[in-house]
Amino acid sequence: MGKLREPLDELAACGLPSALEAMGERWSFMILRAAFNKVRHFEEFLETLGIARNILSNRLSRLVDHGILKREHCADDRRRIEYRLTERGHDLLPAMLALRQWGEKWELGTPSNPVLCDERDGRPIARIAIHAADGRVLAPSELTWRERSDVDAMERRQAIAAA
Amino acid sequence: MGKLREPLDELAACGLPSALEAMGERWSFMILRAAFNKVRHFEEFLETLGIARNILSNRLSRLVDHGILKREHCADDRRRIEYRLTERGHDLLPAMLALRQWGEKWELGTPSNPVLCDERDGRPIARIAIHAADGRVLAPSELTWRERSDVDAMERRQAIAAA
DNA sequence: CTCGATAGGTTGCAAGTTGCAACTAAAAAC
DNA sequence: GTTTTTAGTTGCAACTTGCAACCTATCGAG
Repeated sequence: MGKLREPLDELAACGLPSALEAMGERWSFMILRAAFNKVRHFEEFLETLGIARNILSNRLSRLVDHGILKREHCADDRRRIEYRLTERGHDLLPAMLALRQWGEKWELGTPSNPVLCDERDGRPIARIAIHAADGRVLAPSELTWRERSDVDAMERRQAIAAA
Repeated sequence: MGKLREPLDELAACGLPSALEAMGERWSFMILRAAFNKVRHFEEFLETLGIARNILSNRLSRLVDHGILKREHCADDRRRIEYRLTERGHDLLPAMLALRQWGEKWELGTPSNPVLCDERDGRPIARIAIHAADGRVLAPSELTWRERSDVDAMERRQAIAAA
């Protein structure tokens, strides 16, 4: 994997710290996982996860603040609040699956249950991997870090050449 | 996305908690990111990340304990210790990229620097996505959770039919 | 319309974790 | 052998976590 040692001030402009701002707390991924499993209500999260009430309350608010979950009062019973994944929240699925698959492979040693499958043929999804623009799966040795400005310049040149 | 509400006792057998055991701390992903950026030494992590010494010490030990980093004394200067990614550690790259891409898309609004590229053509990698066994990218609506026992039974039936 | 149960919190307090600064130990450089 | 560099450890204050008890709004039964 390529050259390039990133300068210090660039660290701040990385998407990872921003993502961790929202999801870096220890319970956040477990709450998200439950949400993907169609857990919707406070007491239900509480029971499923075995988390403390105050922490759950705090984390749910945080996830709502970051737009990952939305809070909705049920029409039929206004005591009940539904927490549902937003589009932003749904978009965290690949990250969660990649983490889960890593845990299965390296810590658990066995695929866990249930399995996320392709609706069309019922077969389990492929492992989350790194793909090239053309769809090839890339091994670590086929990867290189480049400056965005260089990449942009290259793409502009190619666009002109193609025209 | 499919039916199926997972029973309580299955939660423990999920790869996600195991992965979070290793990577759930707030600094762990940032340390990993630095390691992918070829940061190797204690003082270097310290400076790059702006983390406290004791926390860094603790987290590095933790990552070593979980087999994500390995600790090696330099041959030429035996004060120096090199922290390097193991295979296990390298295998966390998809999870880290997925998280980073999410942060770029939803929190930052702009791709960050540097960009991970395909060595062959220099173009940026594709977004981390969920793929079917045959390689198609799957949208959330094309996904369904299934019991592993059902999936296994189906695959056995198909293997027999194909023979 | 009151009563008990239910849903989703908040508060108080003990224990654990984080972060800063100062100190240490071991190897290298001079 | 004194000083510097590297990779820690220790002490202490501030913040976070987790448990149990309490609070508030709504529901449903009588």
